Amino acid sequence: QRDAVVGEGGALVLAGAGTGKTRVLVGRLAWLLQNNIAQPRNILAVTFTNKAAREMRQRVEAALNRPAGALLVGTFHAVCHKLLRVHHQDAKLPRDFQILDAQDQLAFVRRILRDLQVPEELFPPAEVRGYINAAKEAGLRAAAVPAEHSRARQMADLYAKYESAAKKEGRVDFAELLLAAAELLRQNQNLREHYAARFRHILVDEFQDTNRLQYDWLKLLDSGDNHFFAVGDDDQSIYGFRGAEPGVMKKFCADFRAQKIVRLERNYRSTANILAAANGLIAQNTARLGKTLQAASADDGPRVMIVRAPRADDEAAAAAEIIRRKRDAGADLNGVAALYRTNAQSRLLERKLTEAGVPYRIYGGLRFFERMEVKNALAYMRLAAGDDDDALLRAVNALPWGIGPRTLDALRAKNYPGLCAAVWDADAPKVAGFAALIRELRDIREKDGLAELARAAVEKSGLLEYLESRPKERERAENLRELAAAAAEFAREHEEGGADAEGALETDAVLSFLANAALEAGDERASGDGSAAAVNLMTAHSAKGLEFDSVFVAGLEEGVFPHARSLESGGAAELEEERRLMYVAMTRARRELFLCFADERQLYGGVSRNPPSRFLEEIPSERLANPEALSSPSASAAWGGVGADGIRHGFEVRRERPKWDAQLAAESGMKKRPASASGGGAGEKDKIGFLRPGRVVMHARYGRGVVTERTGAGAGAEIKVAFKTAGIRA
DNA sequence: GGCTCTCTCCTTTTT
DNA sequence: GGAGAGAGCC
Repeated sequence: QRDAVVGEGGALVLAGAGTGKTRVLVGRLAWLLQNNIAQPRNILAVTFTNKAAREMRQRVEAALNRPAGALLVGTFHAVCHKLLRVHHQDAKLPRDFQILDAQDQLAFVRRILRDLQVPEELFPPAEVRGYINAAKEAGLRAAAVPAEHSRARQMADLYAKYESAAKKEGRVDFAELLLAAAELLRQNQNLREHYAARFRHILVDEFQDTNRLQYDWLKLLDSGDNHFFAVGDDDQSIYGFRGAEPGVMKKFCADFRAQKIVRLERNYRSTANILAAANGLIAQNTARLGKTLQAASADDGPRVMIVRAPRADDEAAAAAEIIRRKRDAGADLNGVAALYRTNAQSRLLERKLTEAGVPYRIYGGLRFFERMEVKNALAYMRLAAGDDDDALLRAVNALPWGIGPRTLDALRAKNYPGLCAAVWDADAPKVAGFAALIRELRDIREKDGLAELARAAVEKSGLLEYLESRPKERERAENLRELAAAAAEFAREHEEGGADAEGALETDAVLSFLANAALEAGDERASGDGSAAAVNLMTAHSAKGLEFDSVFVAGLEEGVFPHARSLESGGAAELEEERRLMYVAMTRARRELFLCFADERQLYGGVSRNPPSRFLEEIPSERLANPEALSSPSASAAWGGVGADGIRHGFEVRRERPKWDAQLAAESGMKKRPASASGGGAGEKDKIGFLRPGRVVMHARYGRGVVTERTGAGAGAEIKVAFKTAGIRA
């Protein structure tokens, strides 16, 4: 750690899980400042999440024992946003440009498709949005996008239309923040030189998650003699699916003149058994820089425990029961986590934890500013801030104004430059009533400012009253009050804080608040009681960066974890990402790790029997407390072992396990079942309809396999099956 | 115009 | 199995 922190030049720090990555970054910042190597305004520290940015600033200030003032710490997006606000003219953006969050962007795409009369079945809005984002994240404008075949050309065309509409209406989506900021620097030599000279030290956290656009943006800040300091772990790169480029770690040293590579391999978190298990697993990946974690602690700790159950609900019950016993033995539930591959898996765990009387909290729901009622109220605020057709549509739909599709079509037919313009001019009483409210909100915004506007958007709009009149909507009503309170708090801070590093750059509290709502959607909403002791339930992705005394990883079956999608292509890249995800999950554990799976589970509404995850077999068996559980498929309920608490856990799952043969027979019976099916064609259809992804099938030659994909329907349908020995077969 | 019923589709997620 | 979207009914 010390080696990484000290030294003026650039560096790449390969920081394994639990090796003190944040400590190094904070140490580095403090070292630069304490030794007067750099002034706060000469440092830029970039993170991927707001939480990480907040934490870093706090810890630096704690280390320095004074405020860090002009030190710029923020997410890529927040920093780019700031840049664009300050230089909105050079960036050719209106002063009051609006940020679209993922939801807003989708609505915007939908509206554009509608206006162009492009049928959504042919061009699903989500796909169009994904295409646009992927292009932007690769740094490409519509004109530069490759379009060899006709669909690609059509997509590029939609992208171009989206681009011009967004420009015209002053909309900036998340990727656009980065792309526009990169273009701003690229096209303004002076600005580029100014910032490259100003930021003598640029630090980047979670470097392995950097996408092409972010990488290019960083490169634009290279003055030729400033210092780049990147921290990351290629083994924890789990965001390839959203554009993170795996190769960036390798390219960094050459591209950013880094003089040294520091490997942090001493792990201060987990016991030796857990680390050896995780090391063994990740060693199966080929594309890595190479790194082996070593335990700092002398204690091997308990071995990794396998929990095998006949069915998924038994698996969940076993985990719940073990956790219950831990709690009864005095363990702190906050130190326990159950991790899974997909959100849907939480349901069973929730049910069984409830039955066992164990409190839990779930991470990963909608965040505060993403909730429907909050977005609705924000729409009224956006309308108060200026014409905004998407906000208008949302506001009108949020309450029974009596303004539906027909009225809207009539308004559109009037050929005003936008819906808003048509609304202000309309004399139909219902529309005029709505327009009057918006005028009133605009008035309040002018005269009374953010806090009052938010209150009016919640109360005068009728939103609060509407929700309060419905007993089921009490929580939503509460959220609206919370929104008004949050706006009041924001207004207060805005007034006090005022100028930031760039001087008074955003004088308008309302615009600032709206931008903030999009950029920082609020803390990840943990359901349930926030303060009381509770087990933590989340996806393996969400768990990155966290640690727990005891970790359960659930659903370790082929097709679940690794996910069937990653097995489809047969390509190694997706599977390696799944393996890294498993590695992340395992390395969250400090002392105890339980790896759970079931022989049978309900998947997509049908029964699936999937073999144990290959990842289990890739763990060195001497690190497992009960490796025999893997090889004995008929074991009734094999798990056991001594917990870190020294208590021998024993838990029997008593259930008659359905026989493999009987199961197959039942399934083949289903194939013939539909009485209405007459003739080969219909029979074929029924058969293939039954072969859904996740399903285990038997093949005469290749043996057992898992259906990974189905295309088409009826007699022409095809399936792909992943076989253990024969690979993927169509 | 608003509510209820049926059909479809199924990772992961930060900004 | 269950959420979200679109169609159909009052």
